[in-house]
Amino acid sequence: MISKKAKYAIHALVKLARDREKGPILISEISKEGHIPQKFLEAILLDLKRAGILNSKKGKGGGYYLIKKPEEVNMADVLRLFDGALALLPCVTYKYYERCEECTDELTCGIRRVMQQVRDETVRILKDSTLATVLASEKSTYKEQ
Amino acid sequence: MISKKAKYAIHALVKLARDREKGPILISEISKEGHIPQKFLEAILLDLKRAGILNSKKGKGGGYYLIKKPEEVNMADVLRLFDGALALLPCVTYKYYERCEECTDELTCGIRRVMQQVRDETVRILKDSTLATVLASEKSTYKEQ
DNA sequence: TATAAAGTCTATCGGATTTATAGAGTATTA
DNA sequence: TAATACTCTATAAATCCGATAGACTTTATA
Repeated sequence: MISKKAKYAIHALVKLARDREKGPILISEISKEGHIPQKFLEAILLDLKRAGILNSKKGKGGGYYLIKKPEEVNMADVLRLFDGALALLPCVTYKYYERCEECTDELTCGIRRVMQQVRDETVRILKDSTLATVLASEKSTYKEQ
Repeated sequence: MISKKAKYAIHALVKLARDREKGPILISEISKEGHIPQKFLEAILLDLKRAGILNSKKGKGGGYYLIKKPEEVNMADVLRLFDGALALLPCVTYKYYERCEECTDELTCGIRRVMQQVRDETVRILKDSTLATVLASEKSTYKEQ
């Protein structure tokens, strides 16, 4: 399961992508529409700003807006930003790699191989799915489930 | 990431499958070999016993042993037993289903669709991978990575 | 039948993480 | 220059995780 933080982040991003023609969007609006606690959301948006995905404008008429193209923001990056590694085991990540004490030989470890597969597929799907594809898929109501 | 509990469980199961001809295996042996805290491991093995995967024998010459066939114990079931749902969001699980407040229409929610895909692939891989396949893959040293 | 071996059960613990809130402070712009 | 809106720091409650302690029960076998 992903954290609420990550989930809120994705929902906020999708909204910002959807409304990106409208100029800066108020935190309070995102918060209300998405039922996301406002103060919590503030911290999340700041993180996304630091990550170079959003920017904000202060003062009257201010708010947050997307600075990356929707097709450039993929789910893998967002999830990693908030929840760290996507893999199920530390020994199949590169950024958070850690050897497993329990396993004698990593090269032949059967458990690791399975988890490696899961990670590869997960990353593939999440990389392919961007704000653009998510928005597009919202529009087509009848979908191959 | 999966919990240590789940990771320990899998390692213990793989060992029990590997040594299943030797009769009951001592908790202390599994603990030592896998560098798993013994008391913690006891609780894990009890859970696996309650789940009908292992059985135990008390007294001298006792220990734990597999009662399911290695090809019947798959990773999806084990992970679910210890960590709950495999999905990344509550709205794409059936056993732990929970509606997302943030989303207006679940049927058209683009985020949900992505997470659904990830879940389907993850479950597919984990279901296909059993103690038997893990053991088999350990034996073949040179592997398509 | 005593006793040692081995699993079972209950309780508890500290620490980390997660989720969330409060409030003061700062920058911006109409 | 006031209203608006973002930023920062602190904190707190709740939950979860990993681990340990210790008393208890069952069983094999000498």
